[in-house]
Amino acid sequence: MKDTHKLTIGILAKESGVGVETVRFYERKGLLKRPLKRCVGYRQYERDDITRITFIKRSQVLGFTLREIQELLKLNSSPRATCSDVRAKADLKIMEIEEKIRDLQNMKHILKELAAACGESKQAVTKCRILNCFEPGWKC
Amino acid sequence: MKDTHKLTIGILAKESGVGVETVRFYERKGLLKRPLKRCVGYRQYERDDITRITFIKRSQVLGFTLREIQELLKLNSSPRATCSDVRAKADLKIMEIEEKIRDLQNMKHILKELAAACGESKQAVTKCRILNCFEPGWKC
DNA sequence: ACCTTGACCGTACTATGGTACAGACCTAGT
DNA sequence: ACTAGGTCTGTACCATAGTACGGTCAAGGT
Repeated sequence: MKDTHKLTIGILAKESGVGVETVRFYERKGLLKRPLKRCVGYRQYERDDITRITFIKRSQVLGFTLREIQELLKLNSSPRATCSDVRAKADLKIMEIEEKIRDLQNMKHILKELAAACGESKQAVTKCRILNCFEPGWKC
Repeated sequence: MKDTHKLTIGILAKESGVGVETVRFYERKGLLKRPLKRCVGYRQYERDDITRITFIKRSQVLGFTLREIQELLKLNSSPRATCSDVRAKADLKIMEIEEKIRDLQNMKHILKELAAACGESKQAVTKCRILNCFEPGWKC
């Protein structure tokens, strides 16, 4: 901690809102580089690694697996050799994301309808049609 | 199968794109009602159950757990007694969904930038800023 | 009559994403 | 110098979401 801009694993974990063990787990899974400075003995991190962990957690909430997140992170440090490959992967992810957004928007509109029906009257709630929100041809 | 508008578990599974075991698993978890007609011995389903399973699978892709999906499904058959409760739950889910949509849109814009940079030139790809897409204050 | 197919149940196994020790070692503050 | 607390490695355990398997039974076709 002499070097104040370096973070120990404990600080990193706390600042990122995960456990120390989780940081090591991500390291084992290859999601975080292994920053063991031999001369120190402890892992040393940068503030950038907080961003990385935050990215992982938020992406998980969006339904991406750790494997998929690893793919996304690899786009970040793309060697120029695989440019068209990177582009293809990005395009694929974009389509996936657009589908998720569409699905979420459908779901949201159904729930808004339900909430509105619920709020207006104290009568029986109109049957919620959430089940239908992914039906082909259904429109909000 | 004499009653053609009823589905056996095998048909339901195939039409929904899941395994027979998965259907029984969802039943055990309370996501699907238990439709065992004693006089038949077999589980009998309606086409509606296909919709239900489809809903479960799509929702999972959107990052909801089975427990959360169960909550969403409960909104569907809401007894009028708990109307304001239903409304509160719906409102909460709507906020969650809106956050997911925002995050996905950020991610998408970053990826589009990357794809564009990649496509225009055969030169080195500009470093992808995907990591920053959840940074506070970052705007697309 | 036989045999394939699909359903039943229960248990066990798998993969993913962590979490929790145990036992040793390091290091900063008093 | 001492000691509390943080870190190390490794292994074991946990919950979630299935998947597979073994053994049985019943209906339908040839």
